[in-house]
Amino acid sequence: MSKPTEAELEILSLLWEKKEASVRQIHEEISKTKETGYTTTLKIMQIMHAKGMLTRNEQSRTHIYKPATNQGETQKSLLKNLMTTAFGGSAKKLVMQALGQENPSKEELNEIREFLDQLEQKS
Amino acid sequence: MSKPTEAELEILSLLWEKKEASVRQIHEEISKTKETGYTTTLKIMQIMHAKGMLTRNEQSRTHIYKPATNQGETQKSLLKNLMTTAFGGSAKKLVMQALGQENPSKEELNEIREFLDQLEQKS
DNA sequence: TTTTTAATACGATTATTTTCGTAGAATTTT
DNA sequence: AAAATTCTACGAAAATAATCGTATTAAAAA
Repeated sequence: MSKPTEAELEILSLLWEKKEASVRQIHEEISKTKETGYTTTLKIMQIMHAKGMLTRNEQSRTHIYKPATNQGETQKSLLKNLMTTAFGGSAKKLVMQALGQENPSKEELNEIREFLDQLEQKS
Repeated sequence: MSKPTEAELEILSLLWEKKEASVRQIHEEISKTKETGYTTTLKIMQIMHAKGMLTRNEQSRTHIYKPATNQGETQKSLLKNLMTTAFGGSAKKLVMQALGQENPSKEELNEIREFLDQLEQKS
Protein backbone atom coordinates (compact mmCIF):
# COMPACT_ATOMS: atom_id res chain seq x y z
CA MET A 1 0.00 0.00 0.00
CA SER A 2 1.33 3.41 -0.92
CA LYS A 3 2.15 5.93 1.73
CA PRO A 4 -0.88 7.96 2.77
CA THR A 5 -0.71 11.71 2.26
CA GLU A 6 -1.18 14.09 5.16
CA ALA A 7 -4.88 14.52 4.53
CA GLU A 8 -5.35 10.79 4.08
CA LEU A 9 -3.53 10.00 7.28
CA GLU A 10 -5.72 12.35 9.22
CA ILE A 11 -8.79 10.52 7.97
CA LEU A 12 -7.28 7.08 8.42
CA SER A 13 -6.42 7.94 11.95
CA LEU A 14 -9.98 8.97 12.76
CA LEU A 15 -11.29 5.79 11.20
CA TRP A 16 -8.93 3.59 13.18
CA GLU A 17 -10.31 5.23 16.27
CA LYS A 18 -13.99 5.11 15.31
CA LYS A 19 -13.81 1.78 13.47
CA GLU A 20 -16.21 3.15 10.86
CA ALA A 21 -17.82 6.41 9.92
CA SER A 22 -19.65 8.43 7.29
CA VAL A 23 -18.08 11.29 5.41
CA ARG A 24 -20.18 13.65 7.48
CA GLN A 25 -18.85 12.30 10.76
CA ILE A 26 -15.26 12.49 9.61
CA HIS A 27 -15.76 15.93 8.26
CA GLU A 28 -17.22 17.21 11.51
CA GLU A 29 -14.17 15.99 13.37
CA ILE A 30 -11.77 17.48 10.90
CA SER A 31 -13.49 20.83 10.76
CA LYS A 32 -13.02 21.21 14.49
CA THR A 33 -9.39 21.95 13.87
CA LYS A 34 -9.33 22.90 10.23
CA GLU A 35 -11.34 25.16 7.98
CA THR A 36 -12.28 22.98 5.06
CA GLY A 37 -15.22 22.21 2.82
CA TYR A 38 -17.36 19.11 3.03
CA THR A 39 -16.72 18.13 -0.55
CA THR A 40 -13.02 18.25 0.06
CA THR A 41 -13.29 15.60 2.73
CA LEU A 42 -15.67 13.65 0.54
CA LYS A 43 -13.30 13.77 -2.40
CA ILE A 44 -10.35 12.56 -0.41
CA MET A 45 -12.32 9.69 1.01
CA GLN A 46 -13.46 8.75 -2.48
CA ILE A 47 -9.89 8.77 -3.64
CA MET A 48 -8.87 6.64 -0.70
CA HIS A 49 -11.60 4.22 -1.58
CA ALA A 50 -10.46 4.11 -5.19
CA LYS A 51 -6.93 3.39 -4.00
CA GLY A 52 -8.17 0.59 -1.82
CA MET A 53 -7.24 2.27 1.43
CA LEU A 54 -10.85 2.27 2.58
CA THR A 55 -13.76 -0.06 2.10
CA ARG A 56 -17.31 1.19 2.18
CA ASN A 57 -20.80 -0.06 2.66
CA GLU A 58 -23.15 1.45 0.10
CA GLN A 59 -26.33 -0.08 1.43
CA SER A 60 -27.73 3.17 2.67
CA ARG A 61 -27.38 6.37 0.77
CA THR A 62 -24.94 7.57 3.34
CA HIS A 63 -21.94 5.38 2.70
CA ILE A 64 -20.11 3.99 5.69
CA TYR A 65 -16.35 3.79 5.39
CA LYS A 66 -13.88 1.52 7.12
CA PRO A 67 -10.11 1.45 6.96
CA ALA A 68 -8.89 -1.32 4.68
CA THR A 69 -5.32 -1.09 5.80
CA ASN A 70 -4.11 -2.55 9.01
CA GLN A 71 -3.32 0.14 11.53
CA GLY A 72 -0.19 -1.53 12.88
CA GLU A 73 1.25 -2.15 9.44
CA THR A 74 0.68 1.41 8.37
CA GLN A 75 2.16 2.82 11.56
CA LYS A 76 5.11 0.54 11.17
CA SER A 77 5.89 1.64 7.67
CA LEU A 78 5.48 5.31 8.51
CA LEU A 79 7.81 4.92 11.43
CA LYS A 80 10.30 3.00 9.39
CA ASN A 81 10.25 5.73 6.82
CA LEU A 82 10.80 8.44 9.40
CA MET A 83 13.46 6.40 11.11
CA THR A 84 15.50 6.04 7.97
CA THR A 85 15.02 9.52 6.62
CA ALA A 86 15.29 11.54 9.80
CA PHE A 87 17.08 9.35 12.32
CA GLY A 88 19.72 7.64 10.24
CA GLY A 89 17.98 4.32 10.82
CA SER A 90 18.45 4.31 14.57
CA ALA A 91 15.45 3.12 16.55
CA LYS A 92 17.17 4.10 19.74
CA LYS A 93 17.54 7.73 18.75
CA LEU A 94 13.98 7.90 17.62
CA VAL A 95 12.67 6.32 20.78
CA MET A 96 14.62 8.60 23.04
CA GLN A 97 13.58 11.67 21.18
CA ALA A 98 9.96 10.56 21.40
CA LEU A 99 10.12 9.87 25.09
CA GLY A 100 12.01 13.00 25.86
CA GLN A 101 9.44 15.36 24.53
CA GLU A 102 6.34 13.91 26.11
CA ASN A 103 5.90 13.34 29.78
CA PRO A 104 4.98 9.70 30.06
CA SER A 105 3.40 8.56 33.31
CA LYS A 106 5.09 6.07 35.63
CA GLU A 107 2.65 3.45 34.45
CA GLU A 108 3.57 4.00 30.87
CA LEU A 109 7.24 3.93 31.65
CA ASN A 110 6.76 0.62 33.39
CA GLU A 111 4.87 -0.82 30.48
CA ILE A 112 7.72 0.18 28.26
CA ARG A 113 10.20 -1.47 30.62
CA GLU A 114 8.26 -4.69 30.49
CA PHE A 115 8.21 -4.46 26.78
CA LEU A 116 11.98 -4.04 26.72
CA ASP A 117 12.34 -7.14 28.88
CA GLN A 118 10.21 -9.14 26.51
CA LEU A 119 12.28 -8.02 23.59
CA GLU A 120 15.42 -9.13 25.32
CA GLN A 121 13.99 -12.57 25.98
CA LYS A 122 13.43 -13.13 22.32
CA SER A 123 16.88 -12.25 21.15
CA MET B 1 10.61 26.54 10.36
CA SER B 2 8.19 24.85 8.00
CA LYS B 3 8.05 21.11 7.72
CA PRO B 4 10.58 19.76 5.24
CA THR B 5 9.25 17.83 2.27
CA GLU B 6 10.38 14.28 1.60
CA ALA B 7 13.12 15.32 -0.75
CA GLU B 8 14.28 18.03 1.60
CA LEU B 9 14.38 15.69 4.53
CA GLU B 10 16.53 13.25 2.66
CA ILE B 11 19.06 16.00 2.01
CA LEU B 12 18.85 17.43 5.50
CA SER B 13 19.50 14.03 6.90
CA LEU B 14 22.64 13.57 4.84
CA LEU B 15 23.86 17.01 5.86
CA TRP B 16 23.29 16.32 9.54
CA GLU B 17 25.45 13.29 9.13
CA LYS B 18 28.17 14.89 7.03
CA LYS B 19 28.05 18.30 8.74
CA GLU B 20 28.57 19.96 5.37
CA ALA B 21 28.71 19.02 1.72
CA SER B 22 28.56 20.19 -1.87
CA VAL B 23 25.64 19.51 -4.14
CA ARG B 24 27.77 16.94 -5.92
CA GLN B 25 28.45 15.00 -2.75
CA ILE B 26 24.83 14.97 -1.74
CA HIS B 27 23.79 13.98 -5.19
CA GLU B 28 26.18 11.05 -5.29
CA GLU B 29 24.71 9.72 -2.08
CA ILE B 30 21.17 10.16 -3.22
CA SER B 31 21.72 8.59 -6.59
CA LYS B 32 22.89 5.42 -4.92
CA THR B 33 19.31 4.65 -4.06
CA LYS B 34 17.37 6.81 -6.45
CA GLU B 35 17.50 7.58 -10.13
CA THR B 36 17.53 11.33 -10.30
CA GLY B 37 19.23 14.16 -12.16
CA TYR B 38 21.95 16.36 -10.75
CA THR B 39 20.04 19.55 -11.38
CA THR B 40 17.12 18.18 -9.44
CA THR B 41 19.25 17.84 -6.35
CA LEU B 42 20.77 21.24 -7.04
CA LYS B 43 17.40 22.87 -7.37
CA ILE B 44 16.07 21.44 -4.15
CA MET B 45 19.13 22.56 -2.26
CA GLN B 46 18.75 26.03 -3.75
CA ILE B 47 15.16 26.11 -2.62
CA MET B 48 16.16 24.97 0.84
CA HIS B 49 18.72 27.72 0.95
CA ALA B 50 16.13 30.27 -0.13
CA LYS B 51 13.85 29.03 2.64
CA GLY B 52 16.61 29.38 5.15
CA MET B 53 16.87 25.68 5.86
CA LEU B 54 20.47 25.59 4.69
CA THR B 55 23.32 28.03 4.84
CA ARG B 56 26.08 27.99 2.27
CA ASN B 57 29.60 29.14 1.77
CA GLU B 58 30.06 30.67 -1.65
CA GLN B 59 33.76 31.28 -1.42
CA SER B 60 34.69 28.70 -3.94
CA ARG B 61 32.70 28.11 -7.06
CA THR B 62 31.45 24.88 -5.61
CA HIS B 63 29.18 26.03 -2.83
CA ILE B 64 29.34 24.21 0.47
CA TYR B 65 26.07 23.73 2.27
CA LYS B 66 25.30 23.28 5.94
CA PRO B 67 22.03 22.60 7.71
CA ALA B 68 20.65 25.74 9.29
CA THR B 69 18.01 23.96 11.28
CA ASN B 70 18.73 22.18 14.47
CA GLN B 71 18.57 18.44 14.02
CA GLY B 72 16.93 17.72 17.35
CA GLU B 73 14.26 20.35 16.91
CA THR B 74 13.40 19.10 13.47
CA GLN B 75 13.26 15.50 14.57
CA LYS B 76 11.12 16.47 17.49
CA SER B 77 8.56 18.27 15.40
CA LEU B 78 8.42 15.49 12.83
CA LEU B 79 7.89 12.95 15.56
CA LYS B 80 5.29 15.04 17.23
CA ASN B 81 3.46 15.34 13.98
CA LEU B 82 3.54 11.61 13.38
CA MET B 83 2.60 10.91 16.94
CA THR B 84 -0.54 13.00 16.75
CA THR B 85 -1.62 12.04 13.26
CA ALA B 86 -0.85 8.33 13.34
CA PHE B 87 -0.66 7.34 16.98
CA GLY B 88 -3.45 9.33 18.57
CA GLY B 89 -0.87 11.31 20.51
CA SER B 90 0.46 8.36 22.46
CA ALA B 91 4.23 8.31 22.88
CA LYS B 92 4.02 4.86 24.38
CA LYS B 93 2.35 3.34 21.37
CA LEU B 94 4.80 4.95 19.05
CA VAL B 95 7.79 3.83 21.06
CA MET B 96 6.62 0.26 21.28
CA GLN B 97 5.88 0.08 17.62
CA ALA B 98 9.31 1.45 16.86
CA LEU B 99 11.10 -0.96 19.12
CA GLY B 100 9.06 -3.91 18.00
CA GLN B 101 10.05 -3.72 14.41
CA GLU B 102 13.77 -3.29 14.76
CA ASN B 103 16.00 -5.60 16.64
CA PRO B 104 17.80 -3.40 19.10
CA SER B 105 20.96 -4.76 20.68
CA LYS B 106 21.22 -5.44 24.40
CA GLU B 107 23.37 -2.36 24.72
CA GLU B 108 20.79 -0.18 23.12
CA LEU B 109 18.06 -1.63 25.24
CA ASN B 110 20.08 -0.84 28.33
CA GLU B 111 20.67 2.69 27.23
CA ILE B 112 16.97 3.09 26.78
CA ARG B 113 16.37 1.67 30.26
CA GLU B 114 18.74 4.19 31.73
CA PHE B 115 17.00 6.89 29.87
CA LEU B 116 13.67 5.75 31.28
CA ASP B 117 15.13 5.89 34.78
CA GLN B 118 16.31 9.43 34.25
CA LEU B 119 12.93 10.45 33.05
CA GLU B 120 11.34 9.04 36.14
CA GLN B 121 13.69 10.95 38.39
CA LYS B 122 12.60 14.20 36.88
CA SER B 123 8.89 13.72 37.26
C1' DT C 1 -47.09 16.74 -2.72
C1' DT C 2 -43.92 20.35 -2.75
C1' DT C 3 -39.90 22.17 -0.80
C1' DT C 4 -35.81 21.89 1.54
C1' DT C 5 -31.94 19.45 3.10
C1' DA C 6 -28.25 16.14 2.62
C1' DA C 7 -25.77 12.97 0.05
C1' DT C 8 -22.69 11.33 -3.99
C1' DA C 9 -20.11 11.97 -8.29
C1' DC C 10 -17.04 14.31 -10.86
C1' DG C 11 -14.61 17.78 -13.38
C1' DA C 12 -11.80 21.66 -12.90
C1' DT C 13 -8.86 24.71 -10.48
C1' DT C 14 -5.26 25.80 -7.38
C1' DA C 15 -1.27 24.86 -4.70
C1' DT C 16 2.73 22.34 -3.81
C1' DT C 17 6.55 19.44 -4.91
C1' DT C 18 9.67 17.33 -7.98
C1' DT C 19 12.06 17.00 -12.18
C1' DC C 20 14.56 18.56 -15.93
C1' DG C 21 16.56 21.35 -19.82
C1' DT C 22 19.27 25.13 -21.23
C1' DA C 23 22.34 29.01 -20.80
C1' DG C 24 26.40 30.95 -19.26
C1' DA C 25 30.52 31.23 -16.44
C1' DA C 26 34.60 29.05 -14.09
C1' DT C 27 37.77 25.36 -14.02
C1' DT C 28 40.30 21.53 -15.73
C1' DT C 29 42.14 18.73 -19.33
C1' DT C 30 44.22 18.03 -23.73
C1' DA D 1 44.83 28.08 -26.47
C1' DA D 2 41.04 25.22 -27.44
C1' DA D 3 37.96 21.82 -25.93
C1' DA D 4 35.70 19.45 -22.51
C1' DT D 5 33.93 19.28 -18.05
C1' DT D 6 31.67 21.06 -13.97
C1' DC D 7 29.42 24.44 -11.74
C1' DT D 8 25.27 27.71 -10.75
C1' DA D 9 20.97 30.03 -11.98
C1' DC D 10 16.60 29.88 -13.52
C1' DG D 11 12.44 29.03 -15.95
C1' DA D 12 9.21 25.81 -17.15
C1' DA D 13 7.07 21.36 -17.36
C1' DA D 14 5.33 17.27 -15.03
C1' DA D 15 3.56 14.99 -11.15
C1' DT D 16 1.08 14.96 -6.98
C1' DA D 17 -2.07 16.73 -3.56
C1' DA D 18 -5.80 19.49 -1.93
C1' DT D 19 -9.81 22.37 -2.62
C1' DC D 20 -14.01 23.57 -4.39
C1' DG D 21 -18.23 24.28 -7.43
C1' DT D 22 -22.00 22.28 -9.77
C1' DA D 23 -25.19 18.73 -11.15
C1' DT D 24 -28.03 15.13 -9.79
C1' DT D 25 -30.46 12.14 -6.89
C1' DA D 26 -32.39 10.47 -2.37
C1' DA D 27 -34.48 11.46 1.85
C1' DA D 28 -36.71 14.31 5.15
C1' DA D 29 -39.55 18.13 6.42
C1' DA D 30 -43.20 21.19 5.64
